[in-house]
Amino acid sequence: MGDFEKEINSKFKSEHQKAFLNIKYTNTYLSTIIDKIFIQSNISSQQYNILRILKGAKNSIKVSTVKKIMIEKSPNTTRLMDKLVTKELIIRSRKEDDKRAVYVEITKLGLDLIASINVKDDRLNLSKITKDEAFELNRILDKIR
Amino acid sequence: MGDFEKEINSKFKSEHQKAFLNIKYTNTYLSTIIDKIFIQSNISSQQYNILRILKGAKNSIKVSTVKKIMIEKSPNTTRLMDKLVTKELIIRSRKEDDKRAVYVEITKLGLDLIASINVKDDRLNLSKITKDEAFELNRILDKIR
DNA sequence: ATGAAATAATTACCATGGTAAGTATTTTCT
DNA sequence: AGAAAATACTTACCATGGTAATTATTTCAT
Repeated sequence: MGDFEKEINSKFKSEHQKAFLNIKYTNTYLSTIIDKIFIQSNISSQQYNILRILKGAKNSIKVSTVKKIMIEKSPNTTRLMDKLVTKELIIRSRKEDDKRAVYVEITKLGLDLIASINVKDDRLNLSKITKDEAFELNRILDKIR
Repeated sequence: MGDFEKEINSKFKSEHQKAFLNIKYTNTYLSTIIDKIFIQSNISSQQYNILRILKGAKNSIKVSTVKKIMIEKSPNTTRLMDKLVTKELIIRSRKEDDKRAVYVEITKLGLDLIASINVKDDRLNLSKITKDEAFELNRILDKIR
């Protein structure tokens, strides 16, 4: 927080330029909070995302499906899953329909871990802004991209 | 762009949650654009930041001063400067006043490189949103942190 | 039917950045 | 004055994630 103010002091040329840096710093700020929440569970937020997707899927689904939902590059998806397999939170398998594809499924241990993480954590919900502000923020960010 | 819409389709629980991811994706989107601009100059945006700070400083300044302005961790500042020294874009030196401190200064080559980069690039200026929107965006992001 | 192209996942390699430990110097405290 | 703490920077080590190349299988086109 204070950190960003320091940077602000070096006077911005415009609101646009300030916004540009503001997005960056807010992202870093939020990531730091998220990481702190997950580090206790011995799992990264990315790994948690995969578990959540697999929980939602019920049955085993293709790695490529998970990859698409996460908007992750393939090599990283593989690596994240390597870690989850090592921790026995997911299992990999193949099917006859397409022998290139790898299917993944969450284990009982994985489901238990998800349940143990309190995602209702206020910090995850940007609780400091109102619903209207969240809506307006989304509208503007959508416009940027 | 389209990528984010895909993710959106997996219906958000709330505007707040959408905003959380939206900040992340917008940051990635902007970083990708920035990186493309700098890759042509054989320099990273972080390295560019250092050069810009040193250009503004005129005389040589302490590494710690640069570090504070950039809000970077010390080891990374050192490494970024290692690269700039190798490319002969900055020079390091010591003074008698405090032998622990390292001073850095931009070279003629460094100044030339800065001049060659067209920072007026519209993409850097979030040109798709109005000034009012940039202002509102800043207000909301400031509230989150 | 079969060689070429596409797809799915992985592996190899590299760049970046973080934490902790290490070195050198300066400041502080008694 | 001199030991202890603080400061400035660097080095060592590690984790993450990106691109390009690789392997295996499937689809496409003629």
